[in-house]
Amino acid sequence: MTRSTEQTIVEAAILVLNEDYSAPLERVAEQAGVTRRTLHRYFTGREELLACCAREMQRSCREALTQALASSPEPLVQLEHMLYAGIDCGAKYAFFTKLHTRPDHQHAPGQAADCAEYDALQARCRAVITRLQHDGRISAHLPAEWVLLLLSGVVKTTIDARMVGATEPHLRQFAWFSFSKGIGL
Amino acid sequence: MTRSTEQTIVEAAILVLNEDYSAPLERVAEQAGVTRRTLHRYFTGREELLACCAREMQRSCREALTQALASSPEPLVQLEHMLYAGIDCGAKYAFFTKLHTRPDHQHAPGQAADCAEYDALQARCRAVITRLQHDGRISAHLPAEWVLLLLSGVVKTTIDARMVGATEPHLRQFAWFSFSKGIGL
DNA sequence: TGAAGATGTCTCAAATATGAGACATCTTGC
DNA sequence: GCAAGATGTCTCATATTTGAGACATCTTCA
Repeated sequence: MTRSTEQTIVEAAILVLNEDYSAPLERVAEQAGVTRRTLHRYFTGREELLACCAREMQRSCREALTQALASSPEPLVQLEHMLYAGIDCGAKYAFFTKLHTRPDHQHAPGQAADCAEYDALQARCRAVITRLQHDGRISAHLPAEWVLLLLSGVVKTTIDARMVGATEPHLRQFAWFSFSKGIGL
Repeated sequence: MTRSTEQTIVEAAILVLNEDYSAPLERVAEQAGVTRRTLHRYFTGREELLACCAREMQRSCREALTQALASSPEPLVQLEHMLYAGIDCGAKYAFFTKLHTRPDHQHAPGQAADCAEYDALQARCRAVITRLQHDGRISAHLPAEWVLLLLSGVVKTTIDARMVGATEPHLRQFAWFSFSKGIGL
């Protein structure tokens, strides 16, 4: 199962490097339940590992978001599912947005496409929000930027709550309650 | 101005290490506008620097929270000022809570007191929340834990928004709007 | 069973991070 | 202008991290 080990390492890397970006790769291998030597067999170095993480996060977030948007023509339902999509992606979502909002985020050659897709995903989210605002369903005095950031914030809060040990089915309800009310629904 | 340089380094360390916990100290020195050599004159190593950061974050958060609670006998006003206190502390608040909620957070000798104070501050916040819930001012179906986490989350969101470049006076209004509605006010 | 593929162990060289000594230089208050 | 204190520069030794070769072991499937 070559594919599985590589995938395990990438998942581990996303978890660890999201918490501690410069953590030694030993820590990633540990989290993956693998030797550092094995990690290096799959990834030449941190750069390559990070690139694979970026691709995986992008793939996962794109898929989850696409499903959320396809779940209903009703933007309010779409918004709710967007929130759940972020929660389900967990660290992948958190790390993905973190990487693309860092102040030192430089567009290295080959990463430009990634950034373009990030922007595209962001745009699709914004469209849902502005439409709701236009229809007067949610508060229009909040900038769409703030609503997007709040969405991320509530997702991260939900992840935190899960780590502290909160019961799962209620978490989504709390998250949607707080987010929807928080944007003036 | 011996005091000032030390303080500058600590502030820089809080900013940098909050973003990237294992970042090389060179990065901290850079942020402080100082040489690595100078940093090492004030702090023997990462441990000591982190301990000073912890003390500074604790001091700053304690002071801000205390002022917030003293601002009014009305718990709703206290809550609003608690939010603003977190926003004003910025990275100090974010890093402070991060350090004390990490899963690998072990109580080294000498840090037990810090954790006790963190718990004490947390308890004071929780008291305000439970009182509001008891009085039926905010939604009682949300656990106080969730409300506390949401408070942190909105503070972090506000910090993110500020970094992206949002206009300051509105930010607080957005933050309080989203947080207060989000807890069912 | 046994050959192929995957992983662990041991080892090592290179790169990077850390901590500090020695001394020059740069403020600052007198 | 100068003495004291603070900081920068250059340098070095040590520690940690990184990347990979060589080989043993372990799994698995025909």
